[in-house]
Amino acid sequence: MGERSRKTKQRNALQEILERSDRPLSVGEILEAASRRVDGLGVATVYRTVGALLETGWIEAVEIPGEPTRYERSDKGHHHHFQCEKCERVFDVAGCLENLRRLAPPKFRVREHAVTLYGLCAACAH
Amino acid sequence: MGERSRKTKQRNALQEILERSDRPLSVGEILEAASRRVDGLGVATVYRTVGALLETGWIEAVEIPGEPTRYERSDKGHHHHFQCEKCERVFDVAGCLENLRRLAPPKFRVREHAVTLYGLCAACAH
DNA sequence: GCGTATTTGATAATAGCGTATCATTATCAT
DNA sequence: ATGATAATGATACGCTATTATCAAATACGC
Repeated sequence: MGERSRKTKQRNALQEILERSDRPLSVGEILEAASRRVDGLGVATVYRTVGALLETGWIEAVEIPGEPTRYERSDKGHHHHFQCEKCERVFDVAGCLENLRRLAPPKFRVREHAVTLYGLCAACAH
Repeated sequence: MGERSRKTKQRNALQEILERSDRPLSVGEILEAASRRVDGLGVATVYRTVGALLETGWIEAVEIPGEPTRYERSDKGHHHHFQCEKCERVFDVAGCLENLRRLAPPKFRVREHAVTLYGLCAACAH
């Protein structure tokens, strides 16, 4: 009856890929990378595993308008993102101007903020 | 044969609502507001008109992850947005920390940026 | 190695937003 | 006023990202 979680090669692969990536990955990217290690890997498994890892807080969602959600390890501290307009990959950008919250109108209570830069990544800038 | 554009009450209404709003509006919000002036107004008309106004550059799209696109007059100058986590409305926030682009890694070419603040608006902060 | 509960993968189903279709209505030059 | 034609509104359709389903495969305590 127990509902114990099992160790599988697909979970290992997904976890390792997320652990090692230095940028947030979409389900598609994760699937592609992991398929090279686990043959016949299905999307459903990626969604399921990502969902589980989200729940434990081991990864976090990175949302960009009009784009599929990306996921990255949640031990990276406060930072923001950059999306390349050519290759569409999303990168981390370190740091943040903390006085952003001051932009809000008076009486507004700011809880968090998101900054996304757009342009060309080092590789695509050519 | 000409393809001349005609003046209709629904277009007038939509245009006036967008003109007068001090915050970006979604198609749903526009429809709701305009329905009070034009009886039986349909969604298709809102989408069509918004599309046309976008093309002329009279309005611009405001995108927030996981949210339907909002639209606002494009004569407002550079600014950013705030979304209330309770009422879900989106507001403009004036100003911007221009050195945001400096956050990007070296070799990255930044073309534009988006800042979104989240929290409670004045009305909802209670 | 066995047995069973968990996991997987193919695919059907859903959800939300936006576009296409088309018969009806309304605008506007004449 | 009239007629050609653009605009409207109801609704069917499409697209993408994600979730549900379920039979087959796998993990793992014994």
